[in-house]
Amino acid sequence: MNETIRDLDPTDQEILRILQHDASITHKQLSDKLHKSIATIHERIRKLKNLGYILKTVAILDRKKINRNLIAFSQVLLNDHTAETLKGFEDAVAKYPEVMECFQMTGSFDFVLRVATSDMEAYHDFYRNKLAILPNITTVQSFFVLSETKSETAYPI
Amino acid sequence: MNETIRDLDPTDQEILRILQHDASITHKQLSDKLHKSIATIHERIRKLKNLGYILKTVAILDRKKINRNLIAFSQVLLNDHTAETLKGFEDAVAKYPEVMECFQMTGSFDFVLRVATSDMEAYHDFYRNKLAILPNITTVQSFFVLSETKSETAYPI
DNA sequence: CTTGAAACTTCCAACTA
DNA sequence: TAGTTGGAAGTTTCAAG
Repeated sequence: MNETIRDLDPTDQEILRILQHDASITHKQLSDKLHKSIATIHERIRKLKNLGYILKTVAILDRKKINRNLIAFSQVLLNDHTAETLKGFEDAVAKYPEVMECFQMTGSFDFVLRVATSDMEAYHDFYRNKLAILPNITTVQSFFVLSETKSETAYPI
Repeated sequence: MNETIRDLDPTDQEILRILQHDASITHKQLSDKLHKSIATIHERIRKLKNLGYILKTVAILDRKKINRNLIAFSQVLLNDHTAETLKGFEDAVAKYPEVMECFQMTGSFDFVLRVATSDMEAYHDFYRNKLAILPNITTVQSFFVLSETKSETAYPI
């Protein structure tokens, strides 16, 4: 990046705070809240996108309504840590639609997957036929979410 | 809910698919893609919101740009499982801005937290001064994310 | 589900401090 | 450089068919 590093001023911060919770707010509503002109808000948001602060705007769905009732965390241990093995595993799991997130971890296992399925049977199918059959896997331990008591996409700013 | 259960037709499904990846698309662009009128798209989206499929629309930020470089998973074991203890823990961690998510789990520990901080020092501070001091905690084990190889908010539909 | 039109929003150019 | 204004272009919203 050849860009001047520009710290975010309070207006930028407030815009990010608000858009993280509700990106469907209009520029006019923002301009009223922040006491700036609409054009200023427009320009600030354009900058925040161009500078890479805002990656995208997405709709958050109710997963239970679309039949993703079970969330599992799968802790995976591999039998070696060559670049090929790591890359092979990452690429393979990234292709599975059940896998929402994949993290390489420090500590006593190598990866954690967050897996969303309709129910335990579907998880079992994923586990047996998609995850456990991948090469170089030593162990997989599965943990299931009983309830989600906080679920936030917005970082405090 | 006293609502008729209405299965989503292919147009609704396609709208949800698209909005999960890019909610800033205009109704006109959607109407061109899906070969429906703008008013139809408008009405479909209104319904999907009213029926609770779409919970909200949010901006996704680059966490590294806003100084959340470290993601930790904290596995917590409590010394008892009375309603008071569980509720007390959930309420307490929900208030901490470092805690993005809190899950009650099946298995050998009670909760998993996903914690976002600027660095290891900030995590240590959170761990020592906010998490470990809560009542009824038996153990906390922390695991740190080395790299995020898949990160998806959109469920396949 | 569509059309059509009013109301509203976005976006840009010209300009100011 | 950051901000404003005004207006053209584009989008949303809704009543009627």
